[in-house]
Amino acid sequence: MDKPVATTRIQKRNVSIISEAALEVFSTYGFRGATVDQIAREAGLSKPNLLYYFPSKEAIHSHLLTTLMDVWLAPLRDLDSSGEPLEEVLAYVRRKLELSRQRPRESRLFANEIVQGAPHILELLSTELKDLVDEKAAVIAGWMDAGRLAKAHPYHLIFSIWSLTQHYADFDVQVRAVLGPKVKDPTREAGEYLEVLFTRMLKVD
Amino acid sequence: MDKPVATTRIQKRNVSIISEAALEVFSTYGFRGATVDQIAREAGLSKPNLLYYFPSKEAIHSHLLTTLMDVWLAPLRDLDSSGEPLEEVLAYVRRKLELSRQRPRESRLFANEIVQGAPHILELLSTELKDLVDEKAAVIAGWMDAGRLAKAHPYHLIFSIWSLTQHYADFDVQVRAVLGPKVKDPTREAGEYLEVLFTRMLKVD
DNA sequence: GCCGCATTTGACCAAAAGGTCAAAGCCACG
DNA sequence: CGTGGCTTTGACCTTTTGGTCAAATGCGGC
Repeated sequence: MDKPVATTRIQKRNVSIISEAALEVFSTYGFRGATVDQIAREAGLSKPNLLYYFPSKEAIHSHLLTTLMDVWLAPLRDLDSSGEPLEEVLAYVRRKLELSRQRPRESRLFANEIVQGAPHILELLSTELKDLVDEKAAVIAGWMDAGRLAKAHPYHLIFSIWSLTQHYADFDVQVRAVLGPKVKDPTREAGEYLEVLFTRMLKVD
Repeated sequence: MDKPVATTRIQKRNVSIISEAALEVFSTYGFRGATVDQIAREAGLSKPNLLYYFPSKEAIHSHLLTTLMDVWLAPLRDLDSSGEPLEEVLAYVRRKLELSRQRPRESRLFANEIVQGAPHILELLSTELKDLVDEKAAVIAGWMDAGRLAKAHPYHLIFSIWSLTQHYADFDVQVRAVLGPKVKDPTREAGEYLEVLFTRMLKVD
């Protein structure tokens, strides 16, 4: 389960190559559906070589999940309690949607994990994630109480931002199938739509 | 790939038992992560017995997916073009959320499938699903053009309804982890929140 | 209560999968 | 340029998995 402490140059390079390959494979097939051979092939290494750097399939997966949790949570961390409320929330939405566009594999990695009951990160969810959300939900509630943002359930507001933005990464094939081949960049349209949605939802008239 | 034509009483019963067990297992572990033994155990049948009713693991999965697609799409089908616009959309949201609460396994079955690129139902998505959405999006666009609903991108409006309602089934563990154990029924809160959200989004002042 | 068809199953098979190991190759440093 | 540790790998092992099969069992209609 332990992530290898990469010391030498070669170690750093290979751990990074493996992580990249594993992200590709895990995000596409889920933990159980991914195979070590597949990851090794994707990484251009032999299987025993890969297992020289990580003790097991679980270890790679777990390493990815914990490493990427920060990337995943960064947009919310950056929500600034001293900023202008509506603009802060909209900026959060934009950052999150941008992340969905630029790092859809990370989004799907977590989606796969959570849909299947989050067996490997349940702990993280109810500690690190919960703490962060508690904090930011309080900030948002404060804004609402001060009349600077229309009232709404702060936790569900955050859920709705996750849900709406990640949808475009996690369910990309469905979105594209429905929109048809003419729409080249669904997230552009999505950006406009979400801007409108959260403005109408939160603006105090 | 063919679903068995259940004729006798026993056949009907067993096909139904197997479908139920398969739904349980596939929705929890995804297609690749589920095993035939697991489904057989869940169904209380021996593996060869199970494979007497369905020719392969793929066949069970495919049978489930196509059978449940109708349940899945029913709420949208029921959107009535002759109804009162805002109330119709809100009723759709309610039906969809209710489905998430009552049939979360179906939601996760599709979530697993689509997150992983929808390898088994890509065809269905760009025909049956697309056709239905095209039709209903046109209805909604009509309402907006007539000034009976605030303007917004109709397709993305539908995506947002899917995304927000299914979130409570697909990411249930995350929602519960963040809300903490005191919240017994997240979808109740969610219902109130979504009512507010779509009202503010769509109401013409 | 017997026949024929539907149903069920234990035993089995081949392929895939996670992981191990000893030996070989390679690289940096004295 | 030789040695010691880091890196790589072919061969192998065990378990799991999807699927098969022949034989046994059960059931409904006559």
